[in-house]
Amino acid sequence: MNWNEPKFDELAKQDFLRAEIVADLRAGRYDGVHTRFPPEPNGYIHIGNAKAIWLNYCIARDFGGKFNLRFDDTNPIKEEKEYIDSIIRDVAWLGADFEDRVFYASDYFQQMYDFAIDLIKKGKAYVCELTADQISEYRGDYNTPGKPSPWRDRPIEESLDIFGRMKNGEFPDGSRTLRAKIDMASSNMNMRDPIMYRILHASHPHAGDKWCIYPMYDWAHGLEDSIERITHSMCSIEFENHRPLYDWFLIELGTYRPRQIEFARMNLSYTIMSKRYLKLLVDRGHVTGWDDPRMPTVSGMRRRGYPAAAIQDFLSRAGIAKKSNTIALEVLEHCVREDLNRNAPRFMGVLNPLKVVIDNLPDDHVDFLDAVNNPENPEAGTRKVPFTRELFIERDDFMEVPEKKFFRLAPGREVRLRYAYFLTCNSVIKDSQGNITELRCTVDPATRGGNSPDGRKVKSTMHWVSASKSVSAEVRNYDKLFTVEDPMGQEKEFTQFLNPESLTVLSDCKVEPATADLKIGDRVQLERLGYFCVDLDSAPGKPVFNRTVSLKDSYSKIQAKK
RNA sequence: AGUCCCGUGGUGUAGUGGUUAUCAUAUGGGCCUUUGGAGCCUGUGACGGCGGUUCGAAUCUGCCCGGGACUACCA
Repeated sequence: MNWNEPKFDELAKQDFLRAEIVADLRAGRYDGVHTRFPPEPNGYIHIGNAKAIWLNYCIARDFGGKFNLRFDDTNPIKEEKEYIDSIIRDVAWLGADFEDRVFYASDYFQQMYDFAIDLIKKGKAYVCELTADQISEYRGDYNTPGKPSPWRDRPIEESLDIFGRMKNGEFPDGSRTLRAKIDMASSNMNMRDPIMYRILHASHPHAGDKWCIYPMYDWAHGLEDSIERITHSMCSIEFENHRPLYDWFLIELGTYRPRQIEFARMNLSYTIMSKRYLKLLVDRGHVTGWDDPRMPTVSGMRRRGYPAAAIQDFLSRAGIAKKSNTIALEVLEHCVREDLNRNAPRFMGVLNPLKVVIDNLPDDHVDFLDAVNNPENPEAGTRKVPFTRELFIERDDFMEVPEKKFFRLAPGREVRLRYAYFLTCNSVIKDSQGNITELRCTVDPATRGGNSPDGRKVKSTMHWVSASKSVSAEVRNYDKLFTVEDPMGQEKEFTQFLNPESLTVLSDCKVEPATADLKIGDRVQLERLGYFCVDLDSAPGKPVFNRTVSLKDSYSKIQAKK
């Protein structure tokens, strides 16, 4: 590959990561680009992880390189098969193509073990018998240098022997560790004789019961990248201070050395981006699971109805930099709306039905009207929508005493029923409590299809559904998971800011019959309401729709200002 | 408190010595409309501060201020 081609100048301009990579390639430090996403299978991946995935994948793709999915599965206590499966599924769904390259750090445990032996033989690692508390105490703090472990200078043969016996399961958990012998006075805490192995008699979700010593992340991570011949190891900034340690290990071992470059992780407003706390929401039942449509997880967003392409677009717009950032949720929603506006077929559905009786139509009247499936895409064609004497309209679309700027139906007012007729409300029927139960209306037969031959205009077009020829549905309206932009940056605990209105279930909604053909996961627009996705809880004849995102609504904005 | 990293409209970004400082989103106004959607036009809005170098600084430099990361046998 000729890295001097102009197209690489263009890539270098995209962001500082690509700029560094182009520089490396042109300097001959690497022959190509091979990246990776290294999740720990201790939870489902979220939109913050998705950024790392997308960036690593796109960079590899842009440079004609490869992208690996590799599980950083070095702590069996927190890891589960369910998480492994979900991550593989979610990364693939996102569109980051790892082909057949799914790897496991646990498959490298033997190589790592052998490397550790090398280090002990070189006098660069030793078995330490301090307790966890003692190790912490000996480490010192930011202002105080640490002091050496009494085991630091034990004979190499002794360390070799004990390390082997650690591996053979001769010692209890926590009784011994293998430590690198580096510098207890380093200003970088990571260099104060970091632990390489701990004893853990635990079954591993991928490696089974083969091991009872497990490598620490700092020891394993750089080796994994090295073993896979990763060229550029892009990670978030908290690993900046770990880079000298990874380099130290690789230099001491004399093995292949990838280049690590750090970028800032992404935060999203009105949610949290921590697997640990997302797990807490799941465990405490604040949400229904990792794939709850309110969760910022990839699984949650998929179930919510966010298209992968919209998420990719969002991730690309978020940019790459080193300063801590919180991107507005509105940007994500904008990307989702933009995609769905182009691609989602339209239907009519009524969330809060209000009965309308058309007095100038016979009881058995049925008329099939033509409706456009997607005004943004003529190729989507048209469909027939049944029109009958009794209809449902949206309760919010009627006001007995209309306020200023309310253009919809009111007594004596004429509006258009989408794709149907001009409709005039003549009277309001109420029950004994004074609740409106029904509207008596008439239709102008000359306006069939929605236009008046006399050129008469109406201020509003409303959606509707036939009372007898509609399908009952459940609609789950979702809103922000939290009430504040930064739930973690508050005085009180973050769960105090969970939005009690993040989910509203409407069980008596009516949707037009053409929705019967929809399958789980299908995304549609219910006209004037928003975009919806058919949930997996749907049953035959009883669909469940998740509201993906509402349509932008300038009327509600006017109202909100009051 | 120590080490490291980072400061451009509300938010996220572009910019690498000379531009009316980019784009997106959000937001105000208008047009259009058989979705109060979409689309179109348009307005408001930023270089953290103070010095230095230079004819000229968002860009180089010094100090200050502000923000973030780091003291797990977690990753």
